[in-house]
Amino acid sequence: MNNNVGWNCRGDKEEGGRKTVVVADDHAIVRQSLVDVLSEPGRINKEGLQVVEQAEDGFAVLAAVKRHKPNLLLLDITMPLASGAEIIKDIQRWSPDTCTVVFTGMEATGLLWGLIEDGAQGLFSKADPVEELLDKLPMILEGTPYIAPRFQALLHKKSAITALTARERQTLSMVVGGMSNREIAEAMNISPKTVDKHRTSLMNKLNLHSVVELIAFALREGIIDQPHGS
Amino acid sequence: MNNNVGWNCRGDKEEGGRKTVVVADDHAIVRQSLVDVLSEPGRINKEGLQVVEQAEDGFAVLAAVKRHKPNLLLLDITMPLASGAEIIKDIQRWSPDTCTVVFTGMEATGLLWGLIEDGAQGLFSKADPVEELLDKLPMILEGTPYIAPRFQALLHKKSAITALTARERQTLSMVVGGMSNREIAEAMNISPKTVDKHRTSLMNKLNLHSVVELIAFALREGIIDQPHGS
DNA sequence: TACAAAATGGGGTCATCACCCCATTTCCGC
DNA sequence: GCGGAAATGGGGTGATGACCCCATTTTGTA
Repeated sequence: MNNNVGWNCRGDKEEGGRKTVVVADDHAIVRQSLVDVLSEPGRINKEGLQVVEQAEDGFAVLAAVKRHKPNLLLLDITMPLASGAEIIKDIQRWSPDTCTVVFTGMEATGLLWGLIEDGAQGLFSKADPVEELLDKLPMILEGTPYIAPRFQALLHKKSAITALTARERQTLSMVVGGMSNREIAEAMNISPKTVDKHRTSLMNKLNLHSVVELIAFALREGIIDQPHGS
Repeated sequence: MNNNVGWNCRGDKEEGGRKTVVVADDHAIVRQSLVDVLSEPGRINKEGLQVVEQAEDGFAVLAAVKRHKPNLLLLDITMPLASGAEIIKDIQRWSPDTCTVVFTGMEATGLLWGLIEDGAQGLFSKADPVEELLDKLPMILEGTPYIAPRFQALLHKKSAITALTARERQTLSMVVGGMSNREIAEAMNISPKTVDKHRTSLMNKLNLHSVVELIAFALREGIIDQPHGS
C-alpha cells in the first residue's frame, strides 16, 4: 500500500496549457461519451482537457500511456488482453506522474482493494451518474484521491479474503485456475499434503465446501479473469 | 424459434408522430449517451425518437414497457434483478408490438442464441462504434431484423452446446450450480448412476475433464448467471 | 527472546468423481 | 414397424477431494 495522498498529477506535458488525458474503455459508446464531456471547455476546468489518445484494450492503454505520459488516465479495468490491477502497476512504473482514475461497472470486492493498493487515485462506478465523476475529477487532478460512496461501502465490509494467509490465497487462485493438488504442489515446490492443508484451511475460513462454491466465491471477489460482461 | 422476419414495430402510440423508445442499461453514462443521440432530430429519422422512459434494472424495464408499450426497446441484457433472455420473452408477452433491440458488451454464445429465439429484432455490440447501431435502427424500425457482424460470426461457429442432448444440458446447469450427482438425481427423479452417465457423456462431448473446466465453459457460454462485469 | 501465527508435511478415512463395462426401455423419424 | 438416438440404470475401478488426526519448522512481532 502506497500512501500517495496529496500526490500530484503532474504528467509530462500540458499541451497548450490544457491537461492531457488518455481514455480507455472497451466500449466505443463510453469512450465517445467521456471524450466529449472531458474535452468540453468549462466542464472539468475552463479550458477543458486534451484527450491525447483512446484505447480499447490493455495493450493499447500501456502503449498510449508510455507515449504520452498524460496527466490523467481514465480507464475501465475489465478490458480484453490485459485487465485488472496489473495494468495499473505497469502504468505507475512507466509513467509515475500519471494520475490513474478507474471508471468501471465491476463490483468485485477483491479487485477493488487491489486497485487502491496499486495506486489508483480515483474509483467511480458506471452505475452512478457521470456527474459524480465530473464533479470530483478537478479535485483528483489537484492531487486528492477520491472513491465513490458506492465503492466505499463495498470496501468497508472488507472482503472475507483478507482472512486468508498469503499461501492460502495462492492456493485459491491455482485451484480456481483448474490445477489439481499435485500440480499446485509442483508449482509451489511443496508437498501435495501441504497444498491439501492450505486448501482445507481456506475452505474452512470461507465456509465453502466444494470447488463449485469456491469458484462462485472467486467470481464474486474478482479473483477469476472472467469473460467480459455487460 | 419464431420467424418474425418482417415484423412490424408498431408499438402502441407515436407521440406527436415520433416513434417512442425505452432505453435500458445499468450504466448511467451509456443511457445518457443513447438518449441524447436517439432523440436528436435527423439522426435516426428526421423527427428524432421520443425517449419515454429509462430503466436501470430488469424490473424497471418490464414496468416501463408495460406502461408505455413503446415502438422500440433498446436494452442491455446483463442488468441487475432480472437479466438475460427471460426478460425479452416477458416483454413479447406484455407488449408484442414493441421491437426489442439488444445492445450489449456480453459475448456468451449460448445467451446470444436465446436472445434471437426469444424474439430480439436487433443485436449490437458495445465494442462496435455506436454508428453501427444508429445506421441500422431505421431499418429495424421498418421491420427488418439485424445482427451485427461481430455477433453473426459468433453465431456461425455454433456453440458446442448444441451437441448436447436435453438431459445433458439440464445436468450441466445443475452441476455448475453446485449440486452433487445425488442431489441432481433427486431433482430429476432418476438414479444417480444415470446422472453420472449424462455427466460423463457431456464432458466427453465438450472435451472437458474437471468441474473447473466445466464452469469455465459455462461462463463462456453464458450458462451461469455471473456477477456483472465491465 | 519468547510467543503466536503461518507454513510445512505425514498419517488416515470416506465420499465423490471420471471413466470404463454392460443392458433395457422409450421415443421420434423414415 | 423398424432403426437409431436418447434415456435409463447397474457394476466396477482408480484418482482426487474434503476433512480429521498429528508433528516440526519458519517467520514476524511484541
